Amino acid sequence: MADKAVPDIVVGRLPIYLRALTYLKADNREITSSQELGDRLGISSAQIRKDLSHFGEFGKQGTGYDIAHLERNLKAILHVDRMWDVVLVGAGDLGHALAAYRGFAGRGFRIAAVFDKDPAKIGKPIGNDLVIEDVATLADRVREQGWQIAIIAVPADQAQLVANTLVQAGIRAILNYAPITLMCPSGVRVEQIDPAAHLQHLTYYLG
Amino acid sequence: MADKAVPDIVVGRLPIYLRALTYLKADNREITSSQELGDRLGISSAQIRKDLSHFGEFGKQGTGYDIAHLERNLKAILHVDRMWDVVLVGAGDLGHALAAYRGFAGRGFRIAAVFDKDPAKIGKPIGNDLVIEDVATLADRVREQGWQIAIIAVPADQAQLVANTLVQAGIRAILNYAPITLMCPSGVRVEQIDPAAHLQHLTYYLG
DNA sequence: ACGAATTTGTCAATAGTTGCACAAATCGCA
DNA sequence: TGCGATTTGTGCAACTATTGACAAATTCGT
Repeated sequence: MADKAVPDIVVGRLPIYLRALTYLKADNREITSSQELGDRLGISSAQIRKDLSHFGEFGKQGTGYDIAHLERNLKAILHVDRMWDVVLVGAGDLGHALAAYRGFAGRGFRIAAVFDKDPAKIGKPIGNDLVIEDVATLADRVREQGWQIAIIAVPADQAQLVANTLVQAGIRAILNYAPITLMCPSGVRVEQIDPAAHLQHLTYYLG
Repeated sequence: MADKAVPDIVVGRLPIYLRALTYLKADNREITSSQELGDRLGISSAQIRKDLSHFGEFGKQGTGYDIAHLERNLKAILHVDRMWDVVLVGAGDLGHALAAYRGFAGRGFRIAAVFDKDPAKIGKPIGNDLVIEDVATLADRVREQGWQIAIIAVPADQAQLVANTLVQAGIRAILNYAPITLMCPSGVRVEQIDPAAHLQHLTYYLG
């Protein structure tokens, strides 16, 4: 049963499956099952089988899934069987943390450039081998390099402006850390990370 | 129509509504409508009305919602009509960024303490008026202070261990930045933030 | 070689979520 | 005052997602 339009909620779980497979492989495991994956992820085995079945048949009855094989397939499905350049806007504390984060490389991403508007920061080194660039040059650089993915890590009151610039310059996917809902044209996908919102979700359940 | 067991997906949207209301209030607006909120958040007005209706009747037909009134009610529903102490474990780049983050205070949270296991970091200042403490003392400090919420910002291979310690010490809600699915007993709620997973979700849609 | 034990992929059933549409309430203005 | 324009809260219908159950395929031990 291959693709007719996979639900977004299913797509959102694939990176979690991929992550789990990578850990299993690092543990020198070769075979796993929907049961084992589900137990590790707190998801029912039926859901995992159903999710994967949207993309093909990856398992073997009686045996389970070949970890390396399924990992390779999930990477291809998510298009992370290649390296993506990501442009980071905002070189505050969060921007510095993201620029230095070691977790992106193994999962298909490389911070290609960092921009900020603070003249005191422009020209300063950041991360491992980057230099903070002037946000005034952002649009030109995005166009020139053909970057398609951006991370926004600027204050909330500047996020929409930055997003507009990025979209205008051709960015097609944005990971937004500013605590504001970005308005972007369809065709540009946005994912939002807001730690305070997550914490508030949690406190609902704390009497 | 007040509570019988509100769907978790509805609870997850409340912080977004609250965030939007706070911006409207900062803009000196007094009244809004489900239509306006929906337009700003990319959500249908019907969904906003239905979500809110789980908790009571906050609007006025023909007029809309009093922003300050609804904001107050949402804060009470989410239990952020008070300040919560949050314990942060991990003082790497991300830990430093979270300790310094100015966005928590206005939304009900205060980083109360930061722990790390690196002897070179213990005793060093972090954030505005905190000092990094030894993770060996984490359990005792959590019990002694009665902290209920924790943020985990340690490497993946130590996250489960830290989580176990926290749960043992009485923590009931965890925001986990480590790229691994934590196994916690029911009664402990976990939210996960994994930037690389979000980026992979996005790249699925980039041919 | 055979039977018991696994495990997949999928169909059908259940459960959950969203959107439509409208009565009822309110407002603003002539 | 009275009428048209708004806007809520909700019943219902449409849609989406999850789970249960099982035939078919495979493995493993005897």
